[in-house]
Amino acid sequence: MSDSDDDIPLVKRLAAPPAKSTPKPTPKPAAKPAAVQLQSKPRDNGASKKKQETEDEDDDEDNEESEESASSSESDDEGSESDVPLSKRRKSKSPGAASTGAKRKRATQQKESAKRSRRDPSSSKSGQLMWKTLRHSGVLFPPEYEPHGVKMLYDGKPVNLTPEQEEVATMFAVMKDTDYMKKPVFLKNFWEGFKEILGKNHAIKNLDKCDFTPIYDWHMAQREAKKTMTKEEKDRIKKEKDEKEGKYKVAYVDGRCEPVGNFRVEPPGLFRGRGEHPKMGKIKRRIYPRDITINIGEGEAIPEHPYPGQTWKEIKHDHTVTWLAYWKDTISSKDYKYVFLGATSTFKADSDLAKYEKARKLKDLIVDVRKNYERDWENSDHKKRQMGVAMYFIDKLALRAGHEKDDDEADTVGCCTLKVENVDLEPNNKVKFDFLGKDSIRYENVVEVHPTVYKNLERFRKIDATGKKKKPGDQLFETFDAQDLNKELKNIMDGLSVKVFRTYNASITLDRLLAELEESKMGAAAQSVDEKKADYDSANKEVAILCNHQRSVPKTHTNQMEKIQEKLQILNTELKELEEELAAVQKGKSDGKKASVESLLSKIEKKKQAIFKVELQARSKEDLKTVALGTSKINYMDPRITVAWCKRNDVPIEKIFNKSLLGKFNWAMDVEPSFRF
DNA sequence: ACGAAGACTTGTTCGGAACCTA
DNA sequence: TAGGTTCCGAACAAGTCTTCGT
Repeated sequence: MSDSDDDIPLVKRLAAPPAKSTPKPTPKPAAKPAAVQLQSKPRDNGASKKKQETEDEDDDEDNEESEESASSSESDDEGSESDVPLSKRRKSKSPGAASTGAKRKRATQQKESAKRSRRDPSSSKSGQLMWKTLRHSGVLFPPEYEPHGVKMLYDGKPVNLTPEQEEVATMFAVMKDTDYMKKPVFLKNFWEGFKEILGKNHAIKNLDKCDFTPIYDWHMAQREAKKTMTKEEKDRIKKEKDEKEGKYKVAYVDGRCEPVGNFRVEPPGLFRGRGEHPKMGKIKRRIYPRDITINIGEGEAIPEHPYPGQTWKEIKHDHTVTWLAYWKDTISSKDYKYVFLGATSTFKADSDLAKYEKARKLKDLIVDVRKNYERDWENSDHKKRQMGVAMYFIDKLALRAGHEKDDDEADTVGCCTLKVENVDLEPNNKVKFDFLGKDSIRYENVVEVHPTVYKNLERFRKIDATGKKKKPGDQLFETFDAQDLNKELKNIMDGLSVKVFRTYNASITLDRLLAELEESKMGAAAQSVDEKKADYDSANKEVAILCNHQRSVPKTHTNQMEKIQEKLQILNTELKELEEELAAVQKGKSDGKKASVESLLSKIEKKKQAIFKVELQARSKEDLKTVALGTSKINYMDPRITVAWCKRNDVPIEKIFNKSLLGKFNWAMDVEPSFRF
């Protein structure tokens, strides 16, 4: 096995960002082989250079603001330590003295994890303690429902509703112009819930005869009214809100002041599932203190709540977890809603770093990993062969693991749950994937695979391990599931799981593309910062495509494109006019109007540049209309790659990371410019 | 061994603020 | 200065993966 040709990395699917779940038989031009993809080298065995920088990259005295987000307004409780916060935790580094060669690398890694040690979720399986002291104010409840008294119509006539009934009717009414209104499942689920709230003998017997427009109109009017508020009013309201919320925004962990992520209890509403979710339209009922479990340090004040007579469901003092509160989801009894600390918190930063370090560890093993699964393609054991092929997809295409799902969830798949019908074979070892993945986002891709994989797939699609014939809806890989696969991965590397491959592939791709870009621009004319940013974005885009991060086409897209075209048209005619004018002046060799010629020329030049710019804008807008760059930036691309690149290329990091990203990635800011993933 | 519980990450969308531009 | 974009953060749904209980 292991023909060299298949450590060719990840296909780049430059072409073809597909539409969302709209099934459509696009005969997309297959993968665009494009220039890029050769060099399978820099990525693999990075054994060469790499980290000597780990040294400081890790002793980040990170931490961030949070101070100001802390309610400066209120002295949140005497808390003496409110001023202790931010500052170095994590004592100094271990003494340098790295040994030599491979050994040294090892050592560095260990040092890292040692430093991270406690309070790092991912390296802290099971009973690890995450905190010593924990203090916070609990959660903020949404306001109680205030009846508006607007009557909906039934059979053309106004009906009286109790506040509870009206509340639910209003939830529905305000969704008037969403697509949910066209979905039978949504309507059915809503009606069932509504019916129940109405009670047996209610005049309303049938959703079809309901007319919610009066409520809808009222709602829209409210919205308008809000818009026309004066500045002062708005400011006042905002101030009041901030005051009320201030104390919930921070928590104190081991004395440190840390931001809380989502301290608000979710308000009641209609469940908006993605894709064809069987539960869409169900009523998500109001959550009360009696539903909520609080996790807080022993001896700390128990958070208050505005419901006299009620108590929290439970008060816990669990030091092994990072959540502050949770409640059971009312839509799906097996789901939980948690209140966690924010993205800039120590908990999150630590685990973020750990995530990327794990992916880098995989990088050092990837050659062997590939050899292994390639070998498995020819294993006599059917299961081994299937696993080998699955691993190939996960590695090459960055697919998600794909766990089993219940019938009461949207029918989506990942690698391990692919069905026969999701994978079509085409000539020349081409495989066409077409399935709905997470969030029911469609994954559509045609990839050339290794011939052995192709052969295996032919069989996996036809018959199962026992030789029984398969149907289109059957599992492609019937011999194992995501858990089995992860178990296998544990044998290769501690903590390795399927998702690490996605992180690894995204990061290594960014790293490689940026390096290639830099190389290709060597000696070329200096680029402006904007041009460099465009380069970065193009690399970002490839990663996003690899991970299939899509977004729906903005509603105004077509409109805007038209506008741009118009603009372009105008610019072009203006250019033409200028050129004609120039020609005329030149021909008429008019009265020594030299100056005029010159100024015309410069005008023409300017016009051309303007046109170029608009064209570029148009192209990139069209290009990115279905690609979401943000997700990979936030979750997959090691920020140290970006920071180092910025340093090397004199691009201010603020050009690439917005404020919240800067906060989130504070831990990566002082990486060496030479950092490579 | 296996399914359910539990906890944490990843993902898209939405609404408001900031920013442009005519 | 209104009106439209773009940018961002909040919201919350939907994944992943480990642990727990039987």
